[in-house]
Amino acid sequence: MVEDRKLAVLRAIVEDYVATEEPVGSKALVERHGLGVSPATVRNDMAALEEEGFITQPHTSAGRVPTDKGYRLFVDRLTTVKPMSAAEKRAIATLLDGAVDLDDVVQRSVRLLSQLTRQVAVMQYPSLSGSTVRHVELVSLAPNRLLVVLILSSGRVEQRLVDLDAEIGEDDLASLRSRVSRAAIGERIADAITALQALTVAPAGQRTRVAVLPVVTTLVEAMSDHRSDERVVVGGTANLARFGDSFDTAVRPLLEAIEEHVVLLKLLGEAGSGGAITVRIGHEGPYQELSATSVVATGYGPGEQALATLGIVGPTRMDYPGTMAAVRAVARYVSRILDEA
Amino acid sequence: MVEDRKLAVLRAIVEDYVATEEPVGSKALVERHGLGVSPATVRNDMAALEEEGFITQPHTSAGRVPTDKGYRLFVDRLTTVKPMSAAEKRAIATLLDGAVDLDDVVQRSVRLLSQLTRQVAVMQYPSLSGSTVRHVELVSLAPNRLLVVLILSSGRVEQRLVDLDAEIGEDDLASLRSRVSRAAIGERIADAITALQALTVAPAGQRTRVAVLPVVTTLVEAMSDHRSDERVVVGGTANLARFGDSFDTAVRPLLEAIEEHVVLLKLLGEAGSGGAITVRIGHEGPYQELSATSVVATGYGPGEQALATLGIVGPTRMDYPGTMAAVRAVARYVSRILDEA
DNA sequence: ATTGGCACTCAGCTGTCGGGAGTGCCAGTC
DNA sequence: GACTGGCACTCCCGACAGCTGAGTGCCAAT
Repeated sequence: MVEDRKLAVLRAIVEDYVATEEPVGSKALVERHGLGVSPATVRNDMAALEEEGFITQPHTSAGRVPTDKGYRLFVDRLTTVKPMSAAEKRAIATLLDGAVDLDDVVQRSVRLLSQLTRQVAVMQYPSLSGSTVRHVELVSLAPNRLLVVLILSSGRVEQRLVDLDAEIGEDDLASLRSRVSRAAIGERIADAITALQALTVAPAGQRTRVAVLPVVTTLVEAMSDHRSDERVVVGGTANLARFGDSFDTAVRPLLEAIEEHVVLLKLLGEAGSGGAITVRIGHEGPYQELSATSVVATGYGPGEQALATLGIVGPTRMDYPGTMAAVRAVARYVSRILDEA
Repeated sequence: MVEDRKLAVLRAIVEDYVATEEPVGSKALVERHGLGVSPATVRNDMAALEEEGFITQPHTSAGRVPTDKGYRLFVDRLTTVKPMSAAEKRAIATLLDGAVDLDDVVQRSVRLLSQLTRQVAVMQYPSLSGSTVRHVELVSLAPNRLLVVLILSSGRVEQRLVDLDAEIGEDDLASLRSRVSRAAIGERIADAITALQALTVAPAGQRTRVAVLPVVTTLVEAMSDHRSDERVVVGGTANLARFGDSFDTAVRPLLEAIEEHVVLLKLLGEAGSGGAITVRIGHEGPYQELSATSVVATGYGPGEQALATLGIVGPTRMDYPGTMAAVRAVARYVSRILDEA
């Protein structure tokens, strides 16, 4: 069938171009792939593909190069995400299992992802909003000074110091502690915030009153603190060195984006939940300056819910199937680890 | 005096080369600086300077370029660190004063430093080893599970979970808490470790025994944890884009170094204490691959002691006086903030 | 010690030219 | 109607040559 072959040609062009970095011509194409037709035939197909906007030639008498639209079609219809090899899976598992805390998990994941894909890896910290409160602790450091510790299901631990206007005794502290715990533990962040705020208006023992407001305020602040939501870790910038050729179009804007974590977050976009992998190719992304780069990302988090996003950023010319596989694999393992913790 | 003029010529060459990025010739030199002699004379001096190894020419019939040795002489003898302007000082102060916690201080400092110098800024977290223990807290999360919190004078807070083999009551916990506090609080890390370890051999109440060992082990681990010592924050990588020309000699190796925090730490080197600023030029550094880059660094920390190091990494061709001034200024303000906290 | 003059060197730009890869089109074949 | 071989055409790219200008080293004169 003609249509089928045209797609095969597109696939071949993408694969060859990704591998060689050079515009690929009709002759090389029939040689390297067993297309079973002559170069002339392929040329006709190529002309049609170009007509439809899937490929272009940088200049007359050069080979063809996929356009963003071409990559898009390739990713959507011509790609089966190839599973990772058993050895790779084992490597991922052992590396990530060695992590000691959340920070470490994130660090290792980013490093791993960047090594697997040989691209710049980006990972958002598990966001607060989707997770639940696992534990709240109030510790008296001094008669009028408390340490508030908040442990979330995402593994995140936040601690804040609270200065009180008056002193508070151990007994009152214990009572406050239990009331706060009862209100918040097990709840999702949003619900916990409402429940906690209710405490401030409910009638309270005279003695604990002095502590309720500041403690609740601090907790709510810690819970809704968007600074942690925005925390992003980047790794594998050294991989930028690999495409030193397209320095101005690819490397420079990416370097600038990496500095601005807000930009990175926007780039990662909304987490595709349920194992879906988002691929944004070139101009499809939100930033014009980054029209030479693609993003491959997916959501992750404990229990199938996508608490946050991780992925990679790289040139549009990249090995999409392999990259998608790596991103998916890492996201899965990280999610599993967060599950266990 | 002839020697004096030779030095003036060297200074002029360095300044011009830093400004223009181009080899500087005798004619341009006498024009741009009021040397009051003819180009021919300058040429003689240049020949002498080249003889002595302070400058070199990339090829015959090109202007001169300073060598590492030339920069060295320039930094050692021809530079007075120019103080920052009042406006700059104010900007630094206000920006850093807005920081809410240690993480934030570090983040802001790095960003600030990279903006001031337009180089890649590197900052080591205040190291544990020099600081003292401010507070230790043991929190019971479950009958056989503790949260250990360690607060250091550097502002750093470490928390660890400890699982016990048996349950421990509130009373026993309180007693353990006070014993641990007595041993550690106010001590420098090294001393605290010894004191804590003494607790494990001292006779202890039967009941607390089950908790002493794991708690002390965890604390000691947290204190001597080299991972935190090695924590390094990098900012301003976007500035690498500015020297896109020397991509292979400067940008690529630096990108690789930035990935390896251990390498960065070694690069920063020992903190020059007491306000001294360390300048490592090109090959003087520990890594051959980074022979095209210089490091300007200094120690910082509360109360004049150099707990950690901060500085910048950039091409050997950089504005040393300005950079040194910025590094010194930021280090001072950060130290002051740590003092207050 | 300094200077003006002069011959020399060489990077870098410009223009020219041939080779080669790749294309588009057309006429012929199955 | 789909495929193919042939052919003329386009245009990038590297090599080569010539020129220019900045910069140098050296020397004789002051």
